[in-house]
Amino acid sequence: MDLIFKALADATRREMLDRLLDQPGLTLGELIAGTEMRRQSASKHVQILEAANLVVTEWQGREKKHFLNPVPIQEITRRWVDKYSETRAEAVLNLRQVLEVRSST
Amino acid sequence: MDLIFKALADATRREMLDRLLDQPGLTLGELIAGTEMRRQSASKHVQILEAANLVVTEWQGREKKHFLNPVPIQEITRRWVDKYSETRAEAVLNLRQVLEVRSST
DNA sequence: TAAACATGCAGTTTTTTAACTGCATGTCAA
DNA sequence: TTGACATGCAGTTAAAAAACTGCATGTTTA
Repeated sequence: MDLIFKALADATRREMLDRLLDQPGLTLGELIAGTEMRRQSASKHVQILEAANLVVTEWQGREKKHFLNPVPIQEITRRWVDKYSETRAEAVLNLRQVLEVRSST
Repeated sequence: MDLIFKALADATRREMLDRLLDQPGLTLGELIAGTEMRRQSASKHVQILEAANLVVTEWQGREKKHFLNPVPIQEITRRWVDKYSETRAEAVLNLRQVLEVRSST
C-alpha cells in the first residue's frame, strides 16, 4: 500500500499514468516525447510505477511496451478510501460540532 | 490535488488520519501519545495535512482539536480514481493483449 | 556484420522531505 | 500573578527522492 501511495505522490508519474490510460502500450521513448525529461529519469519513474504494480510491461524485441494496471488504484478505493467515505455522515457531524463550538465562543 | 497526494504519501500521516477517524478531536499531544515522534515533527505533519485540507482544527482555549475532513479523499475518488476504474474492462483487454503477445513469442 | 536504435544500470549531484533543537507565545489553575 | 502546560515557529541536520552523466547490453536493419 505504501508503494502505491508513494508512486502516486509524484505529478510526473501521475501524468505518465494518464498517458498510458489514453495510449496503452507506449514505449519509454514515446512516454518522454514532448517533455523536458531525460530518458534515464523517466526510466526510474517507470521502475517505481512497476514496483507499485501500477504499470505492467511487455518486451517486444528491443521495445518495452507499457500498460496501465488499474487494479492497485481500485484496491486503494476499496480498502482505504471507502473507509473514509462511509463515515461521511459521521464526519459531517464532527464538522458540525466544530462549527458549534466556534459559534458559541 | 498534488497537495493531497503528497500528504497521503507518508505512512505517519496516514496513521494520523486513521486515529482521527476513530477519535475525532484529538489534540497534538494526544496524537503523539504512544509514539516515538517528537511534538514538533507531528506538528509539521499536521500542517501538511491541514494544507491539503485533510484535517480541520478548532482551538479550544490552549488546546487545538483535530478533525478528519474526508472531502478531499472523496474528491480523489470522484475526479481521479473513477477515471481509472471506469476503464477496467478496457484495461483487462490491454492485459489480455499483453498475455497474447507473451504466449505467442 | 556493423551502425543505429531502445533500453538498462551504476554512480554522482541536486533537491526535497523529515526529524530534531531551542526559544517564543498564549492559556489555565493554584 | 506565577508556574505548568499546549502549541507555534525559526533554524539546523539528517535522510530520502529526483535528475543527471557515462557506459553497457541486446535488437533491428542496411
